[in-house]
Amino acid sequence: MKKLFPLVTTDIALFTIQDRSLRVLMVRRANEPEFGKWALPGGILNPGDDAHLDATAQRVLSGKTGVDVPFLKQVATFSGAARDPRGWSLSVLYYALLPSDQVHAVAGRATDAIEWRDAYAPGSGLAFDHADLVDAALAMLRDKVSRAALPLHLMPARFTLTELQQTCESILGRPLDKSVFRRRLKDELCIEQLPGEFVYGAQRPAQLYRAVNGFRF
Amino acid sequence: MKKLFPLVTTDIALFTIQDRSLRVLMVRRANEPEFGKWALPGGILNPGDDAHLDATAQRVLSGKTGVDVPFLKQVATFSGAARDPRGWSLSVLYYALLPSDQVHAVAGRATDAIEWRDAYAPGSGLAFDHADLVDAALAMLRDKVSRAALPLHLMPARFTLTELQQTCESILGRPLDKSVFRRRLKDELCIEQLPGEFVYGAQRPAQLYRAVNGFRF
DNA sequence: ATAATAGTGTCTCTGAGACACTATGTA
DNA sequence: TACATAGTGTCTCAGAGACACTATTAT
Repeated sequence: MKKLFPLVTTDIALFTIQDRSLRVLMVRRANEPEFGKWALPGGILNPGDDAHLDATAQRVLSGKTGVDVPFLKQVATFSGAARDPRGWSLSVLYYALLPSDQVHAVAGRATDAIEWRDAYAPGSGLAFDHADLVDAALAMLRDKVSRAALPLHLMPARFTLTELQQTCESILGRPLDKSVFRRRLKDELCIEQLPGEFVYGAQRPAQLYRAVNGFRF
Repeated sequence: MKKLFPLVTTDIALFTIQDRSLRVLMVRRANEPEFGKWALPGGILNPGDDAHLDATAQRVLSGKTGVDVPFLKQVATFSGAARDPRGWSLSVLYYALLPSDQVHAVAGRATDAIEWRDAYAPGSGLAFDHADLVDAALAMLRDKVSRAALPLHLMPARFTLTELQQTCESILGRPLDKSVFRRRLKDELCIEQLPGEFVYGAQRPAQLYRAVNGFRF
C-alpha cells in the first residue's frame, strides 16, 4: 500500500566536549528498521502534543537522555523516498550543546546503549543517512565558531580562557593563537570575569570566567 | 477530527531584480484558507511523485511560474499547530534566484494573480506566517552576499560590473564602494570578461562579463 | 569642450597572525 | 631555583574603506 503521508521525525545532534575533543551522542537502535545500528537520537512528531517541531525535538531529547538543553537549533531538513525503508520520510535535524560537566548525567540516565563518539569520526555503518546529518550539524557548528561565535553552551558554569580556547580548537579542528583569541574576547560582552576566583593547579592559577546570562549563540 | 499527520508543504521565495531593486514573487490565494490573501508560491508534497522535497519545490515553482530555476536552496522549516487553520502543518522554505532578464517570462505564464513585491516590504496582511518566511529567506540571501558570495543567478547572461554591484547593493540595502567591490572581484574565479564585448550607452562603454559555467552560489 | 559613466591608484586604518616576552603559581 | 602554564606586548602584513584620480565615449 502506498503511503500518502510522509513519516515526520526530528533527529538531534547533541554535542559535548569530552577529553578535550568534540563528541556527538549516538544511540543504538532497538527496533527495526536498521536494528542494532547506531543513529542520532530522534523521534516521531506527535501533532497532538507538540506545538511545533522545536517542541518535538525537546521532548525526544529529554526522553532519550533525561537532559533539557537550554538551546536547540535547526540545521536542515532531510527528506525523500529512499532514506528510510519504511517509505517517504522527512526529518528535521537540530543540534544542541551540552556543557562538558553534564556529560555523565546523560550516560547515567539512558536506557538504550549510547555512546559519545568523536564528532569528526562518528563511525561507519550508521543508520539511515545519519552520517550526512552529523556532517551537516558539525558544519553548522564549525561555521558559527569560525565566525567568532563562542560555544558557551559547551562550557561548564565556570571556565578559564584556555579551556574556552581548547573548546573552539576542538570544534574547528585547528590550533588557535592564544594572543589573537584573547584579544578578540576583549570586545565580547558575553563572558565576564569572576573576580578573585581562580583555578589552582601545578602552575600559575588561571582566572575563571562565566557566560553572561542571557547570551545568545 | 484530530489530524494524525501534518500537512507537509514547500514554499518558495523567488527573488529577482526589477528596476534596480530586489523583488520577491507573491501570488494571490485562490482557495481557502486565507482566500484572497497574498502568499509565497507553495504547494503540497506529493510522496508519489517527488523523490525528495527539493523536487517538490521544483515542481511547485515550475507549475506556478513556468520557470525552471537552476538553483534552489533550503532556508528553514516552519511548523506548528497554529500557523495554518487546517491544522498541524510543516513547510520547508526554499529560495531561488531568477535572472532579471527572465522576469517577464514568469508574469506571462502565471494563471493566478501574481506580483513582484519589494523584498524588503512585501506588504502587510500576508497569508499564514509568510511575512516571517520572506524575512528568513531575505536574511539568508543577504547573509550570503555580505560574505562575499556573488548573486550571479540574479544576473542576466551578460552583465557589467556596475550592474553586478547594483544587484549586491539592492540585496544588502546599502551602497558599496566601486573600487573596493572591483578589487575583490579580481580574485574571484566565477566571472569572466567577454573580450571585445561592451555595452554602448550615452557614456564610456562598459565591459561585459558573464558567470563562469559551473559556478556555485 | 563638457557631461557622464567606466575604471584605477593610493593613502590610511583596522584587525589577524606570528611570536617573543613577562607574570605567577607549584615543586 | 627550575618549570609550566597564564597572560601581554608588539611587529608585520593583508584587506577594507574612503576618495581622488584617469579613461573613454556621446553630444
